[in-house]
This record gives sequence, structure tokens and C-alpha cells, in this order.
Amino acid sequence: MPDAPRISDSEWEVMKALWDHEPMTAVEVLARLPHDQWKQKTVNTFLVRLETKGVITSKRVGRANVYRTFYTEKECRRFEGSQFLSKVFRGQVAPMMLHFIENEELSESDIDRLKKLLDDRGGSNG
Amino acid sequence: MPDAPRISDSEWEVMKALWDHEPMTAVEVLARLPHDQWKQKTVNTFLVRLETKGVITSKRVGRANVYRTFYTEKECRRFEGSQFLSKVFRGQVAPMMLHFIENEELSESDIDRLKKLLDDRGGSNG
DNA sequence: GACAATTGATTACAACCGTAGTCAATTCTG
DNA sequence: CAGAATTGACTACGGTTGTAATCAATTGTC
Repeated sequence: MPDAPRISDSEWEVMKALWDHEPMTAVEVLARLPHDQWKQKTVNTFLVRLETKGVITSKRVGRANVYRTFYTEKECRRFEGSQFLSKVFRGQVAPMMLHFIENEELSESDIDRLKKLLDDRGGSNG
Repeated sequence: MPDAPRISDSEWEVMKALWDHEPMTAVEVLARLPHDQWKQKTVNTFLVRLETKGVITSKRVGRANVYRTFYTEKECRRFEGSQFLSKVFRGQVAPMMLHFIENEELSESDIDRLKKLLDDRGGSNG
């Protein structure tokens, strides 16, 4: 997996819409975004920029461009995640995990799932 | 804790230096940053911007400005963390935790510590 | 006291970001 | 076919970010 380029906040919204339902035209992408917060032209601009960045590709079909992602959501999460980790938590995974455990809502079943995962990952306090 | 304003990548580096050793002058801040990557004037610019944003404060002492953070690292992490969570993982904590467990290095003792934390947090698979 | 060194204040400037508007070509519609 | 609707291409524009340089005031140094 090559490194994905930097994707801005708003670009991420567009990407998530695309990942959920590829491929799509610009009009279809808009339809899958919160309608009151996005204008068609704005969506268009972001699609163009994302293609310029090489994060998505397009193909002309009839009169419309049909867009498709080039990187998977997983790849982008990997990139963005490690950036976040080093920027905000100085690269220290455990303190970061601790932070989220303390600050975010985790259901009982979330907790159980995570514990199972950690078991598979090793450690002695199973 | 009021919401901290947006802090950019480079601004975060300056903030981390400051949190580690408050208060400091601009010259002292530079001394605590990777020397080959930062110029004095650049550090100065960021300090001014951070103060404008209200993230740090300054006080003239002699001929130099002495800077001090206004928000704690914890507060800023909270803010940045929830932004990241909603942007990259659509607000879903468990998948995000899973991602980091799968993608980042966790030592045996990290894993043990996290499991203990999850135990305190509830769940049945202790 | 004149000149050099220090250090903040102001200014610069290109790339990226959010948010569209305008222009122009294509395609329905009647 | 003429006008309307669709839709991409190009253009716009102020704010943020990264990266400093210049200007100017203050303070040591000889």
C-alpha cells in the first residue's frame, strides 16, 4: 500500500460517501451527502481536487464523469491514523488508547470485543 | 474545559515543546525543537499565531516575550481526538481501537495495561 | 557614544482549503 | 430548430499554513 496523499476534512466527507457506494457521478455523490451542507459545485470542486491528488479516478460516461476511489478506506485510515498518533500522542500508542478508553463511550460489548482482541494479540493478564 | 481552537500540525510541535517546559522565550522554544528543522523566525511566527488563536499567552520580561500555554495537552488531545474519531472513523470508537490494535506496535506490558483498564471500565470477559 | 548583536513586530508569499460562481458545451423538449 | 436544462471546466477569493525575511527598537561592547 503506497502512502495516500493528505486528505482534508471536507475531502474526507466526500471520500466516505464514495467508499460507501462506488462508482458515482458528482450528482450522485451530492445525493449521499447532508443535502443542506453541500452545494453541487462544491462537491465538484472536491472531486476534481481529489482526482488531482490521485486519491480517486474518473471516467467519462456519456455526459457525466463517474468517480471511483483509488485508495481504500483502510489505507487512508492507516495513513491518517499514524499521522494523528505521532502528532497528538507523540507516537505513543498505549497513552492514546488509554485516552480513548477514558474519553469516549464504549459499550459493554465493545469492551468485551476489545479485550478478546488484546488476548489474541498477546499479554499475560487474559 | 472550553474547546481549544484548531491547532495545525506544525503548531502542535511548538505546543508540545511548550507543554514540556513552561514558560519559555521564543529562543528557548527553538532550543527544544529539532534544530535542523526549525528556524528562529519560523518559531516566532507560530508563537504569535498561537497567541492570536488564544492557545498560549505571553508576557514581556525584559526584552523578551515569555510564553505559557493556555490549554493543557489533555484538553487539546480531547478536542483533536474527537475530531479525528468522527472524521476518520465516522465516530465509531470500537473500530478505531481495533484499527490501532491491529496496526500499531503494542508491547506485552501495553497490552496488559490496556486489558486492566478495560476491566475497570466494565465488560464480562475479564 | 558608535557600532554590533538581539529580539519582537511587520510583511511576504505560495500552496492548500472551503465555498462557490461563471462560461461553455451538450442534450433534452416542445 | 430554438430555448431550457444539465453538467464539466475554469475562475475566484478570502482564510490558513509553512516558511521565513525585513524593519526597527533595545541593549551590550569597546
